Amino acid sequence: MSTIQRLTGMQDVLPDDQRYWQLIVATAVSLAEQYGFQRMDVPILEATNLFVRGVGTGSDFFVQKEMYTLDEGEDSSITLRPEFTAGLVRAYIENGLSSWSPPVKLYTIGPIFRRERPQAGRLRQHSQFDVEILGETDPAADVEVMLLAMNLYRQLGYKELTFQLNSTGCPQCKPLYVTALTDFLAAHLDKLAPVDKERLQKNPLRVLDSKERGMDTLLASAPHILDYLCADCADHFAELRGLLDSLGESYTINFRLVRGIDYYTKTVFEVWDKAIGAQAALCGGGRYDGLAEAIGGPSTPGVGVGIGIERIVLGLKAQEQPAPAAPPPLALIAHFGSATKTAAVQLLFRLRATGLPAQLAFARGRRSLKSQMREADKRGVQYVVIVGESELANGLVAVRPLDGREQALVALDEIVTWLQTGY
RNA sequence: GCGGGUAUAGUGUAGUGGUCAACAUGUCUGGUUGUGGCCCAGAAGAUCGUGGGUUCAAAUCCCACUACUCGCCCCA
Repeated sequence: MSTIQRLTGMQDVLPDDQRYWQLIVATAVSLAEQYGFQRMDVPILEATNLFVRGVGTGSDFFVQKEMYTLDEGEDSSITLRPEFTAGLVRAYIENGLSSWSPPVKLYTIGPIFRRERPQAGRLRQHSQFDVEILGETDPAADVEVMLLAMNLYRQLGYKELTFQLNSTGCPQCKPLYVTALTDFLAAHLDKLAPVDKERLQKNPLRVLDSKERGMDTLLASAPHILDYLCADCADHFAELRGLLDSLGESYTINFRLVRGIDYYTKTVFEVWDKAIGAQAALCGGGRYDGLAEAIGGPSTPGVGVGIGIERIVLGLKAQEQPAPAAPPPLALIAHFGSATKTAAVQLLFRLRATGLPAQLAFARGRRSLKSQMREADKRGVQYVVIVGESELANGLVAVRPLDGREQALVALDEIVTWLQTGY
């Protein structure tokens, strides 16, 4: 019989890696709370229509059929969330958070599902730390979200990251740019690869993303979106840049930065780490002032970022940053099988009740003390509490420190304070 | 969806036609009667991914499948 194994693109996070995860999540949560964000969790499953209307059928999630969608009869199609923002905005509307005094600052952490071909840094299930500010158009809100991401990376020890910034305009000005870009590309149709010709038809902005040969030189002379922004978008972008400059934050204006989700307006950005392989994007985000309306709610501006946790783990490993070690248990209780087991187990829970991290050396039958001592060494404990028959008869246990100090006989009544103080 | 690579004990590897498949590490047990780390000794653990083919003989050659992995596309 063949053994059942992990599904393609799925990952088990083993105890060693959990150390990284705990560090990342703890850092992210404390930063978010410090910045005034509140946690809100939303379901992993949502109505498919949420993503149809929110993320848009022009997105790769739909075009490349990347979503895990389950059809449950005629009226019911449900989808494993491929991103966080749509669900959070849905919950914001549904629970009436739009009546809260804006801005509403939310964060969440959880799994995201996309049916792609897995490779280094790309999984079909990955986790994101996601941050959103709803109800606010101020570019300072954009800055908050960006710096939360950047400062998270900094606190985790990252030094060299590239911060890519662009504006994608709004429904007023974006179409003008799309027309200009289309005209430009149409004039150079002979230089376009088949893939890009197809993109030109479906979603001209996508051509900017092209990695086809020769496109770099051609696109260098293509029209820039920043020249086509309407007054509002241009002001917003200028103010955003001014704020970033005033904070001494460096960033690269990348007019070819296009995001795969339809809802973005104005600000778009990504942070890249070249050390983790081909999948360099550590996080991506932007402004989505039309999303709430698109999914049937009141017009609500918003800005947010999705931060990939697995890629941070990859980055920390690439930088050879060791994961913080788990604190070892203070004491291991050794005993000699059934004769002393009851006393050993009672002692175990008495120690735990006082908050001491104690472990029991399991022993069916009479397990040698040597092997229990070896176990203690492997677990890295400071003390071995030896529950022996003769001592027990006198209400005593032996406590052996593993750092070379001498072994002591301690009364059962005093063992807690002994372990707490070390004598 | 399209390409490349890989598949041998828990883990990491060696082994390119020929006795009971090797090494490291990990695990377990011992090294005098109830005391760790180092060291020493021993043990357990692999139908060599699956199925087929070639051959007297296959982990080794061929084919298919599957899985994993890396890359393209795109993204976190």
